[in-house]
Amino acid sequence: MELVEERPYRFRIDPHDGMRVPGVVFASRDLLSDAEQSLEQVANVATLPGIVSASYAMPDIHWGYGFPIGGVAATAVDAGGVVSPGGVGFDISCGVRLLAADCDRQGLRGMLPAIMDGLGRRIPRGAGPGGVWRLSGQEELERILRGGSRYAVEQGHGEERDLTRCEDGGAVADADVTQVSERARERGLVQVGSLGSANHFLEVQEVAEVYDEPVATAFGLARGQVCVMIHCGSRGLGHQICTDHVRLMDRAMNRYGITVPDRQLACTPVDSPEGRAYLGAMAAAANYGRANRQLLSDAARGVFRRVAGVRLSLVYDVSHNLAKMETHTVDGTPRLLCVHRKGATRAFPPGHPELPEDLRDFGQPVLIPGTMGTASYVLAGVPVGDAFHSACHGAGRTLSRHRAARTVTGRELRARLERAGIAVRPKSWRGLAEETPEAYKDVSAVVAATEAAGLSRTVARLVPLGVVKG
DNA sequence: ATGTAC
Repeated sequence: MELVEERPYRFRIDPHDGMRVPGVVFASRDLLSDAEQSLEQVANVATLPGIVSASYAMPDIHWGYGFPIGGVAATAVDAGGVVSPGGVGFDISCGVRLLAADCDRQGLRGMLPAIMDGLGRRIPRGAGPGGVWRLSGQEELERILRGGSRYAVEQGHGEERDLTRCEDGGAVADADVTQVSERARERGLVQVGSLGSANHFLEVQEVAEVYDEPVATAFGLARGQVCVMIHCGSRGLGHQICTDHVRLMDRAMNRYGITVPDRQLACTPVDSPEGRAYLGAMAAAANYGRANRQLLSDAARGVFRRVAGVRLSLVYDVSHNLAKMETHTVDGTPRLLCVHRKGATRAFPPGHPELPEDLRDFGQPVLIPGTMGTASYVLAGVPVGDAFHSACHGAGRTLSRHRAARTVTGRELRARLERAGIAVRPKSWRGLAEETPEAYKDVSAVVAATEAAGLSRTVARLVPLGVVKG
């Protein structure tokens, strides 16, 4: 794949083989050293009907189902633009939530082990069923699919600020529960309030460094402060919805005269029965994901309150696997776009009307979870931005799970982390080993590239004190 | 990511 360096941290793939727009990759050569397959995917995405501006990739790009993870693609609804489940990913509404404690590390004194033990007992994790919330039945599940974290808060599992500081106020209105299959519902019923496995986690962190004092203060963050970061998604429900609708679109594509270079790019027009069906089901999964993170927050709050008398306030909650209808100016004209962000975080600029009032002057918090045992970052959306106001979403995997697990055993890794002062409460040794830091790019380099490319500005760096893993 | 396969 030929990359033209337009300027530092911005590369272009010129249109070829049916690409309707160029590819644009924000990264350093170093970060792209093993990216040939995923760059191929960037080019494939550029062939989709209705795509505008470019097929974008963030610095943490790596290979994914159809679309690369770290990909951003927007299609114009009035130009037959398509929506593709592969552009969102299997874990619909996977995202990150950051809570700030009303104490610093010293304030916890010797209570961290007890907090970690409490979280270890209280936070459901790993594959399969099990969540903190036992639902009364399908009707209550539907209330979650429609109401997201708003419903969870109404039921007493949170506070008003949890909604104002959550993307979309905690819920989107366009969920269509009739497009969520029986199987997806069955899986979803028993997993509300659970982390899942793989790279999902709940971490107790400390703000190690503040790079932008005024913005950090507005976000509610200060050096030394204890935080809780939750990274998880919509579990089996989102996975099943993706599976169901990929199949439907794969069968329907012909009828719309759409051909794609890879079947995993299955798509139909946004403005088609299949497109609307997917977007309605996806919105339901988005609400489920927010409710999931809300209930885990509630559970973590209970542990912090009981063990240490500490309060946790929501800084922000943002998804990095979602397609959203947004209006953006393309070639001087405002257009309604379906913006796919897959492993990419929305990063609205200062002044954006959808930001909560107390954050509006500062830009949207962009939450970047790091690799286990390394740093995580908080960034902020910038006035100009790029890629429809998007940023990276994490470190980006480089080793397969299998290869990662061959480099270290879970027990060895836990001992290493504990020696570094990081408490670990794993569910499975194998799962822990698969998440070893060596399997990922350096999140600091990814964040530096994101800032240097002009996608966001760095606000704070957080380091783990304890990690709860699936 | 995922009851790590239809």
